[in-house]
Amino acid sequence: MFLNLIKDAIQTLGEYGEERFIKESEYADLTSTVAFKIAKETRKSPEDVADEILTRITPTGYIGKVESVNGYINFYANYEFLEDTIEAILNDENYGAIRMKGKVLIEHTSANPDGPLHIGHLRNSVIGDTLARIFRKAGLDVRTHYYINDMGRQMAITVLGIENFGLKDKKPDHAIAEAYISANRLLENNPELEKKVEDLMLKYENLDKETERKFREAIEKAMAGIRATMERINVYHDEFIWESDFIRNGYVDKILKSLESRGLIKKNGAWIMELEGFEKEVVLRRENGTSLYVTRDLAYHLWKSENFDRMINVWGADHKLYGAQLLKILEILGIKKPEIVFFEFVSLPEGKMSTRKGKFISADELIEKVKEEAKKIIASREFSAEEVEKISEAVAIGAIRFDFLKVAPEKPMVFDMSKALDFERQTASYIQYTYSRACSILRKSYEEPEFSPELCEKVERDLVIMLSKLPFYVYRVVNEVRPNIFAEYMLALASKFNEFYRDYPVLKAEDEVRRNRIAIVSAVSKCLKIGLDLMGIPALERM
RNA sequence: GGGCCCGUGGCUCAGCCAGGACAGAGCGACGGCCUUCUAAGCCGUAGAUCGCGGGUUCAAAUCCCGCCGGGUCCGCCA
Repeated sequence: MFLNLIKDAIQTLGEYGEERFIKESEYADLTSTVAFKIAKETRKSPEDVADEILTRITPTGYIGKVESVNGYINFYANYEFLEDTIEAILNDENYGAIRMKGKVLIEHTSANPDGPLHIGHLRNSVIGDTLARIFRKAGLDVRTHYYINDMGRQMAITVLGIENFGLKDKKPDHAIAEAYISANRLLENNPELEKKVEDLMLKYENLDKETERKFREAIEKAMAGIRATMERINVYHDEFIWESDFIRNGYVDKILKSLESRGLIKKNGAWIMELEGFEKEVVLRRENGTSLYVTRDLAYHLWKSENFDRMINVWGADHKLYGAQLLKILEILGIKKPEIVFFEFVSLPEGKMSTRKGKFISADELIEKVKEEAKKIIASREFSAEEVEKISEAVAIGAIRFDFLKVAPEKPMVFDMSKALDFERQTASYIQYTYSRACSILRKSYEEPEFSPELCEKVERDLVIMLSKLPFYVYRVVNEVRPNIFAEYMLALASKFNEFYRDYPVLKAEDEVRRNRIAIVSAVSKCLKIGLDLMGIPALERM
């Protein structure tokens, strides 16, 4: 809806209707700063230019009023816009959707299967999964991938660990982590075992059956645990792609063949590439003839590019250099490049996390702790044991997802358990609670909603305008690939509703005012629900 | 050493890419609001040289240059 308002503002401005000058504003529904630019060119004051422009334009479409203030040209939506917004929300099951087309591949999480997901991986999962949800809402044909690094040194070490220490009887990913950590310690004290690790890696790349079986077993175990954790926080993947698949399916060979004709250097059988703008050269094939991570990743991206219009990778910022090299090589090979969303590290107050050293907070542990805390808060309320369980789980999942989602990806985060356990404002529970409040009103009303824009108070009008922005924010996330702006929007919406809730009684209002407010509450509750879904956060009708 | 990212009230963050209306929230502090739709809420007060120094501009938290502090990367590892 809001997108239409923008369109109409541009239309209204006619020759001055450049989209880049149209902005959201706290003073109006929309504003244009075009007068400032023209003022600069014509050496007049922005106020005069804006006044001048105002005399030449007539509001069209949803634009009801245009004003010139301090050089800004402010737009206000008319009643029809408010009416159509509420109608769209109440009648369209898929409100928020915009009709975008295309096939999009989103690869995220892709943690090494050498242990459980920790809170750093969670940031990746939440960003990736939320992007997937919002991209789908935008109408795009989305597939999500988890790329399993099954050929790494860490897998060989894990297998070594299982052979030496077996697996404990606990959640499989945690059992795998223990074997992996023990094996690392073993390796530190017995460097001669290094050869064994190399041997395992070589055998695996050469598709040795027995080695494959061992790797596969370890990986399946780790992945079963990882998948259980992801499922619990509503993170889903359409496919799990194994790195080694690209050796078997010939894509690695394709890449190597394609590279041959493009200025590679060969030294003793090793294939090396010098990239302009990069200090170090990149090796794509070892002297012993085996491939490297980057070779297989190139193969994976070749495959992606053949099947998708847009590719998005959610990667930790430690992969930035690697990512730049990968993009450069893809460019040289003439292969369509992915967009990479880098997110900065989540560290602990005592420093960097490390699966290898067993220094991490697992996602499972975090979920349990947050859930216990949520239970304490609802202990005083009248809920059945079953409801307590359901509500605390939903609140915990929401709190965790939202905590990671709301922070811009490029911000480094230092994880603070006491803050994670705090359910004050600016959290998912605030939005969940707001939704429950709206539901509570609707449960007690038996009247048909009937929206009347002329009866709206300022807060009510503001609310409707905010609701109209839901599809706009879907659009923005798809374009900017920044899911945190959506979290911000939802918080603002919830806040506005709570303001309304305090000052404007619904059930006690008279006739058409009541019906009008019921319409607004219905629309708000629906949008909150849609928004929570898009963030993968459970919506609770009671809490 | 070089590349990249971050640095906004006591704390956590938004705003920066596409420069413009008094730098916005939340936590914490202080003071109010439940015989009224769920107080996990709402309202108010105090609190900011937007890391520092230059520059561009009518206008800079936002763009450019230099510096400082923190993080991260720089393997024939993945």
